[in-house]
Parts: sequence; C-alpha cells; structure tokens
Amino acid sequence: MGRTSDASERLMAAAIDLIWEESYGAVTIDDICERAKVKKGSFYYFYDSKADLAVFALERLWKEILQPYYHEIFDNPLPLQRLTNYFEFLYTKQTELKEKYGKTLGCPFCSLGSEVCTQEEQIRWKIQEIGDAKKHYFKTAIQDAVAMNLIPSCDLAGKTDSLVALADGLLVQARIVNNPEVLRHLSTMAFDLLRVNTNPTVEVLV
Amino acid sequence: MGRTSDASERLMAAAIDLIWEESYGAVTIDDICERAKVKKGSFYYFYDSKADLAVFALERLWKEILQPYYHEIFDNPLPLQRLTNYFEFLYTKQTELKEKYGKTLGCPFCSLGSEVCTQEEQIRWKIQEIGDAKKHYFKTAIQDAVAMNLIPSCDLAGKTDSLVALADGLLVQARIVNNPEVLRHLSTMAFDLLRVNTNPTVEVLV
DNA sequence: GTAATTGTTTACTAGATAGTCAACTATTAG
DNA sequence: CTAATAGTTGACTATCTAGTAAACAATTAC
Repeated sequence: MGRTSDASERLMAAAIDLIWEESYGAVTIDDICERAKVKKGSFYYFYDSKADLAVFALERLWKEILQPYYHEIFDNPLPLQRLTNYFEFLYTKQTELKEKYGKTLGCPFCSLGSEVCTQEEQIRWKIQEIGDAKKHYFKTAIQDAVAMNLIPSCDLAGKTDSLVALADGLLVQARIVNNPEVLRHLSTMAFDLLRVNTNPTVEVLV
Repeated sequence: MGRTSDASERLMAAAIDLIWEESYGAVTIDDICERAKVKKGSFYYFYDSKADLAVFALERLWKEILQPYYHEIFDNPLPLQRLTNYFEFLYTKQTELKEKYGKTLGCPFCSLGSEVCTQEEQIRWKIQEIGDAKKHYFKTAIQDAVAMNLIPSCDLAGKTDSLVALADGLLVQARIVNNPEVLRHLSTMAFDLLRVNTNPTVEVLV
C-alpha cells in the first residue's frame, strides 16, 4: 500500500560509491543525494544521518554484492584454487577500478573502517561483523588445505589472521600508492605464507 | 629578527594528534587551532590549508619523532632482533594508546593515507615517501638475516612487501576492532613468514 | 470514489567552517 | 631610539551543511 520507490537503494549505492572513491568525511549528505537523484527531504525520510545510511549501505554491499562472489569463489572443492581465484579476482578488480576511475580504491571495509572506527561505533561494529564473515571463508580454505595435505599443518587461527592481514595490508598499500600492481603477486605471496609447494624441488630432500 | 614563536610546531603536533585520534575529515582547522592554542589568523600565517599543514606535520612526525626510534631499533647487529624489537615496540605502543585514550589508533600513515589518498595528492606523495623510507629498514634486516644464514634465501623485495603488508594489515585490524591484542603474536607471525627456525625439529630431517 | 498510506518536493533555519584583513604586539639590528 | 621584521589578534564575510516542516503526489484497500 502507498507509493513505492527505490530511492533508499539508490542512496545506499551512491553512498558506497562516493565513500569508496573519496572518503566518509569528504562526502556530504548533499553529495549523496545529488548522485542518487534524491532530494534531501527524502534522504531524511529513509535515514537519520550519514552514519545511519552507511551502516545499511555496508550491510547491503556485503550481503547483496560481495558475499555472492565469495560464495561462488569459495564453493570450489580445491581449497588452494579458492584462494588463487579470490586473489586473482582482487587483482583484476582493482585493475579495472584503476582503468575506470584512475584510482586504485582498495578494500572499502578497511578504508572506511580505519577512517571512522574511533568516531562511529555502529559503523565499526558492522565492519567488524563483515570482517568476521570474510575471515571464515579463508579459515575454512586453510583448514581444508591442511586436511588434504596440500599445506603443512599449522596454527589455524594464526595462519588465517596472517593471510587476511597480508591481503588487507597490500590492499591498503595499493590504494595509497594508487597502483594495483602491488597486488600482482598476492597469490604467490599467500602460497609462500601457507608453505604450498610451488616448485617441486622437494624431490631433492626425498 | 622579529618575534619568535613555536606556534607552527604546536599546530603540527595538534594536527597529528587529532587526525590520528579521529580522522582527517573529522578534524577542522578550528579544532586544530583550539588544541594548539593558536588563533586562526596565526594558522593562516603559517599554512595555506589543512592539507598543507598535514604534509608538514607528516614530515615532522617521521623525521623528528618516529625515525629516531627506527634508527635505534634497527641499529642492532642481529637482524632478527631488530624485527622482534620493532614488533614488540608496536605492540606495547598500541597497548599504551589503548590505555591512555581508550582507542587503539593503529598506524597514522596508513589511516591518513588510506583516507585521503584519492583526494589530496600531496599528502599521498608524502606518505608514499615515508613508506619507502620505512620499508628500507625491513629490507636491510631481511637481507642481513639471509646473509647470516638466519633465514633461507628468498625473493628479497617480495618478502619485504609481504612482511610490511602483514604488519600494516594487522595494525589496520587492530584499529578497526579497537584491540591491541591483534598485534600480540606479530613477531611470531613475521618469523613464520620469514621461515626462521623457532623450534629446531629440523634435526629430524638431517 | 475515498481514505489511509507511502514517498516527494520545496523552501527554510541555524550553525559550522574556511578564509580574509587590518590593527596590534614583540623582537632585534643599527 | 627607531625602523624593519616576525608573529598575533579579533572581528568579519561568504559559503556550506545538517536538519526541519508542511504541502503535495502517487498507490492501493475497501
């Protein structure tokens, strides 16, 4: 009943785009409204504030846009293939962004999280929640790789933390130096961290 | 000749503190002036804008405050000791910050860099420059460790990038989840990445 | 049709913020 | 002493920004 509208979705999409391209602090409610083609009165009909919108936009970005990618990529029966596919996806995605916008945008959750976490607790919580969900895919992949004897057994939680930190750290670097090539050898670096046998000089030891 | 003043130093210190505690976008020129006990007219006597001040403040933070720490820590003849000392320093520093401000502030260069790099080219350049200088300490330590047979030989540039990404990634995580404990095992994780022999079960293979 | 509901629009206010300027103050070279 | 230099102050403007409110428009249940 009543009028229908996709203005709230357009606002979420505009917020994510603008905040990722620029930053949370650099983007005003007027900017978001302009990009979404929504008048400010309508903004306040749907959301209480920029922070309020950001929380909903993050939830949507994860559930509707990114998690489906994760689900597909991490559905692979070969755990190491999951990781290479994911890291290749990151590299090509950042390369596309650089071509399209002239900017290497990095990880939206890390950038926004690092920016506002001391100021906006609700955004911090949401990003922490998404971070935990993301980490689970990596943890399972490492666990499966150990079970299939593809990598030596290890401290599962610690290796997962290292792997995620490696990827996030490189994404931050890529954003700062505005160069997706920083991510080019992420797969190799990750496999090195996980001690995957890439070159089978193992035979020398056998 | 003429009047002397440390107002420009106070402004730099206030800018670094506030931006690290909050964010570049959340801090106004009025905020910085208030913390530095400097009137806005004096601000514009010394600096053209917030971005201009930030570039000078970053340079000062690195040269006057942080590089001396690096110099001391990385002066050690034992390359692996340099790394553990540095990573322990990071952990205790972030723990102190958490106790003092209730916030785990992470790496000021990563946070600010990631926030403004798409908007403020001059800040991006300065942070990139500092990042290169920082990386050099790690690269030399790894090189020395290889030379002293403390770790297996490796792709030097790649390992350095991995190590720095691991540390930066964990610092970003620590800031976001507001918990310095994320950094507790950074030394162990780094040694694992570098393949330092911690437990000498190597004998089994010999 | 009409009433209830849902969403839109415009115009508005109050306050924050960046940036300017001219008068003023302190320091020192000569 | 005085003139030049270096720094300070407070008052000011213009603009941007968040947030409000009331009238208006579309949709659907009945």
